[in-house]
Amino acid sequence: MAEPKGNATLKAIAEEAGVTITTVSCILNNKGGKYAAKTKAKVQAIADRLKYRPNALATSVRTGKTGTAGVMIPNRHQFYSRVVSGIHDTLLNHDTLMLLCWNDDHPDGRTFGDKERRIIHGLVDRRVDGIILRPAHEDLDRSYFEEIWERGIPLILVDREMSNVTTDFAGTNDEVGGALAAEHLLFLGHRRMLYVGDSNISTSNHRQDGFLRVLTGTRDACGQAIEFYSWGANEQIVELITQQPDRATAVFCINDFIASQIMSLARDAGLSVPEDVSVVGFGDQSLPDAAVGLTTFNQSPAQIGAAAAQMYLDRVNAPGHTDYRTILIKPDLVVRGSTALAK
Amino acid sequence: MAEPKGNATLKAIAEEAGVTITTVSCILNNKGGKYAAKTKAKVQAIADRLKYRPNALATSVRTGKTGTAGVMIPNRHQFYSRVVSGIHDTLLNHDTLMLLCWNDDHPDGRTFGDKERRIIHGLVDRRVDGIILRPAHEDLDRSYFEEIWERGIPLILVDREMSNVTTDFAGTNDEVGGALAAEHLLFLGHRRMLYVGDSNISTSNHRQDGFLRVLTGTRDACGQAIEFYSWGANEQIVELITQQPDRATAVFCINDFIASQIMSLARDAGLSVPEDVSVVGFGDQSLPDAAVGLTTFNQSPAQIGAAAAQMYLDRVNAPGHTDYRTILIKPDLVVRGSTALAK
DNA sequence: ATGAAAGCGCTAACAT
DNA sequence: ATGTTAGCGCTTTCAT
Repeated sequence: MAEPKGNATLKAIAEEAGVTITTVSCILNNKGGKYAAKTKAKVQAIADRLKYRPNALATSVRTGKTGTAGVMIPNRHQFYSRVVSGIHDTLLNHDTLMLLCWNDDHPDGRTFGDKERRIIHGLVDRRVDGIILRPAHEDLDRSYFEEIWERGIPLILVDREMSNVTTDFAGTNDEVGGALAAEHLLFLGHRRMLYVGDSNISTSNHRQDGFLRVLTGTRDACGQAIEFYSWGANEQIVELITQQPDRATAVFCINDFIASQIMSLARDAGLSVPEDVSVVGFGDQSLPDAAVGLTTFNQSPAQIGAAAAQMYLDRVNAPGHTDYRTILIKPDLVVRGSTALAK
Repeated sequence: MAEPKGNATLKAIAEEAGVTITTVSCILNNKGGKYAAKTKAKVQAIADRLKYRPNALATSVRTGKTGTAGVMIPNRHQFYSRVVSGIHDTLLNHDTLMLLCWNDDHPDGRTFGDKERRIIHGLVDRRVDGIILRPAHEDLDRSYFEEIWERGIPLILVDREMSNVTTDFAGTNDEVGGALAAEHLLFLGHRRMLYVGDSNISTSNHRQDGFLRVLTGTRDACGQAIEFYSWGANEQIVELITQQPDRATAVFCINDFIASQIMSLARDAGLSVPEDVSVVGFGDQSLPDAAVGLTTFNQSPAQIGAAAAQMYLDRVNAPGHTDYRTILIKPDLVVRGSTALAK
C-alpha cells in the first residue's frame, strides 16, 4: 500500500514542504503566479506523490457551488434512460456530476409521500446547484414547489410541464408531432381519422390539438378524439372503425402501448392492419416497435436531455434571470408497416 | 417569496432564538435530551419557519461520511438501467444517494482516456463513501486500481470482474446458465450442439464451461465452442449445422444479439428455426426477445444491482474487512419459440 | 514571493 | 440546561 492513509490534505503537503497552506493552495490552483519555480516544483512533487485530491466538500462549503446536479427522473423506461444519458453527457462536459434519484410510488398520482420529500431533501442538503426533474404529476406539487422553487434552487423540467409554475422546460414538440401524423395519413389518402388519447395529460392534448388542427384545415377531412381510459372506449373505437360507409380508416394514438392495443382490437374485429385501418403510435414507451412494425415517432430523448442540461448550466452559471426558456424537440416520423394507402 | 434568501444556518437560528449554535445543533439532531421544552419548541419553530435544512457538506467535512455512492455504470442498455435501478432502490432505503456517471469511450478497449480518470476524480473529490462500478475491461485497469483501490475507497464490482484484484462482486451465475441451457436442449432430445461465444470475455467462458461440462457428462452428447468474432465464423457455423448426418441441431449463444444473427444465418442456409435447429440466447442485450420469440435467459439485473448495493452498504458501514464476497444471481431460462424437440 | 488570519457551516469534547 | 472552544479542509483578503 502506498503513502496515503486516509486522504492527503493541504496541511500535510504544507508541512512536508515547509510552507504554508496558503502557498500550497495557490500553487495547486494556479492562483497568483508569483511563486518561486523551485517552491512550485517541490509542492507539486509532494502533492503528486501523496496522490493529493482536493476535498470538494470543503471547497463547496466556502464557495457555495458543488458542481453537482440533482436529477429526478425514473430510470425504468428506455425513453427516460435516454433522456438521462443526454443530461449526463452534457453535464459531464462541464465537469458536473449528477445525483440521480427518483420516486415511483404515486398511489393516487397526486400525493407526495414522505419518500419523495426525503429524496428532495437529500438533494437540497447536499447543496446541488440545481435540479432537473420530470414531474410525476402535473398539478401543483407541493414537494417540488416548496422544497425547490421557493428555496431559489434552479429548476429545469423535462418531458412534462407543471401547471402552476413557469420554469425552463425541455420536451417534445407534441403539437408538431400531431400535425405530422395527420399529414402523413392525409398523404396516404385517409380522410376520416381518430385520435386516441387521454385528456388528463397535457402532452396528449397537444398531440391531439396538432392532429385535429391539420384535419380541420383540410377539405373533406375530419378527425375525432377518443378518451382511451373511459368506460366503453374499446367498443366505441371498434364501432367507429368498422361502421360503414363513414368509418375511420386511420388511428393516431397517444403512445405505442395504446397503438398496439388498438391493433389487437382492430384485428379482433376482423380488420387487418394496415390494409383496412392504419395505426400510428408515439414513441415514448420503448415497445419493440420495429418488431411489431409500428409506424411511430422518435422523440430523440437524448436531445431533450441535452437541451435540459444546457438550460441547467446556463441558469446555474447566471442565476437570477426571469426569462424562462422552453425548448421543444421535433419528433421524427418513423414509417413502418402499420400505415398504408387508404383503400 | 418566503423568508429564506440563501439558506438558513444554525447561526441564524441561534441568533434569533437567543441561544448558541451548539444548542440549536443538539436540539435539531436530538442529541442530549437535556434541553428545556420551551427552548426546544422555540428553536424548532424558528427552524421550521426558516425551512432550515442542514448543510450536508459541512457535516461531511467533519464526519468523513457523505451518504453518497459513486456509481459508474453505463445507462444505455436496458440491462444496465435495471442494474442501476436495483442499486438505486436499495441505497435509497438507507438514505444514500448515488452520483451516477459512466464513460463510453474505449477506443481500443484498453486505454483509459482522460475522461475516465476525470470521472473518477470527480467522485473521489466529492468524497463518495464508496464506488460501485462495471469495469469497462477486464485486465488491469490502472484508473480503477490506482485511483480507487489504492486510496482505500470501498469498491464493489458488478457484472464483470477484474482479473487483477479481488473485490466484492455481484453478477450472473454464468456457469449455471450454461448448464441450464445444456439441460434444456438435452431434455428436448438434442445431442450435438454448438456454443457461440467470445473467449476474450470471462463471462462467455463461464457460460461455455457450464454448457460443455454438462454435455461432456452426458452419454452420446457432445458440444463444441466457436468464436463468433473470428474470420470465417459464419461459414463454419453454417457448415456445422447443415452437414449431415452429424450436424449440430442446437446452438447456444453468448447473447441475444448473436442469437438473432445465428437465426438469420440458419434461415439463409435454408433451415427453419426451431424445426431444424434450436437457438438459445442470453439476456443481457435488451433485444425485443418476446417479439422475435427467442428462448433466452433472464439475468434479473435488478437483483444483481440490489446485491451490489447491499455489499456496498455492508462495506461502508464496516470497512476494513478482507473477506470479499461474490454474489452470483442464477439466470432464469425463458422458453419461447426458438427451441423445440430434436427431430 | 510567502504568510497570517478569518471564516464557510457544522460537530463534539469539555466546561459551567 | 446551556455555552466555550477547537477544528474539519479549504479559500481569500490583506499583510509583510
